[in-house]
Amino acid sequence: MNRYGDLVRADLHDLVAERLKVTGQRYTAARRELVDRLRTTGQPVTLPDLLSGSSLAQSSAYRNLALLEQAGAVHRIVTSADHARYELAEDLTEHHHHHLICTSCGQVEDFTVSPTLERSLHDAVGEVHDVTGFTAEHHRLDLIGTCRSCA
Amino acid sequence: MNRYGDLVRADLHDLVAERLKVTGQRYTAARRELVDRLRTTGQPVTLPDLLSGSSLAQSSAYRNLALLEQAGAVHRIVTSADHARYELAEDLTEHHHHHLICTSCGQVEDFTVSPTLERSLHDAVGEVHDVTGFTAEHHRLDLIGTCRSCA
DNA sequence: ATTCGTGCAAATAGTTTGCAGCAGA
DNA sequence: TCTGCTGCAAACTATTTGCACGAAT
Repeated sequence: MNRYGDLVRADLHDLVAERLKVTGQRYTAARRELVDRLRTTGQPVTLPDLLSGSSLAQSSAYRNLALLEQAGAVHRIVTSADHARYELAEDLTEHHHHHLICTSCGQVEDFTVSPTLERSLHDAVGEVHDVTGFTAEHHRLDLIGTCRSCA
Repeated sequence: MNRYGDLVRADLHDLVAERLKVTGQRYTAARRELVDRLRTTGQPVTLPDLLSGSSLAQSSAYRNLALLEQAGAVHRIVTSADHARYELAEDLTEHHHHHLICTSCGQVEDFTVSPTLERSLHDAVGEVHDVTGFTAEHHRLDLIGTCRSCA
């Protein structure tokens, strides 16, 4: 059972369908497949990885992932590696997390920090707005380094 | 006076020259110009911005910035915007900071957080290694949202 | 019927690279 | 002089887009 195993299949699809509806999009079989694959993987994946063994066209995948991102169902992670990576939006997995980015192999792994630190981060976001006028929608904490396999 | 005004010109160049030497590279006029422009700007800039009004070839700029990054003198920031952005390595500016990334105009602005929060972040980095085997070289805290001008 | 999604192939664009001449140590 | 930097033009490649056909409502 993967890390998102506590999320019932039907619930996830319902949530995604709902969000797509808001942006005026259909929840097609291809999009369902992408969401299923993202859920099964449970970690940020590149598009080639996501499509391996699938008959979905690359262009459709890019288009659908972009739509899903606009609908707030998918999150796109850009690193200095060749490909961007995609994962389910964290409010769909009920799992707020951050990323460990390996500079050697490009892998991106999820991790969480203590509620206390998370709270401090949240507070910091508030302060920034007062000082700089910048309105933060969300924060991103990445650790850059070397993963266990590459060490 | 820009934010790095407390860094004497000669000092900066000496530091960069030293780091390039370690990686077996020369500190040429073109590279000096790039470093000067980065220091003057004081904020992460795209390559076109960095080169505006300069006669340096784009390819040379890309090459030199890559070398400077390998030497640890320059930091490259990748966002979902069209261009990557470059800034001086923070240990050259003696100014540890994070980024406010505007999703509307792509601008990247520097900001700092309280020493307490910074300390907590640092501690978290240590814990991650114990738990996941991931060796973090540094952390990155970005706030994603809308800047004052785009609000 | 009509709107929207899909696959294919072609275009786009930031970045990288090959190569020939030039400059610095 | 010899290594390596530079500019130019060409190559690369992840991603985007145009278009014609098929699917869903």
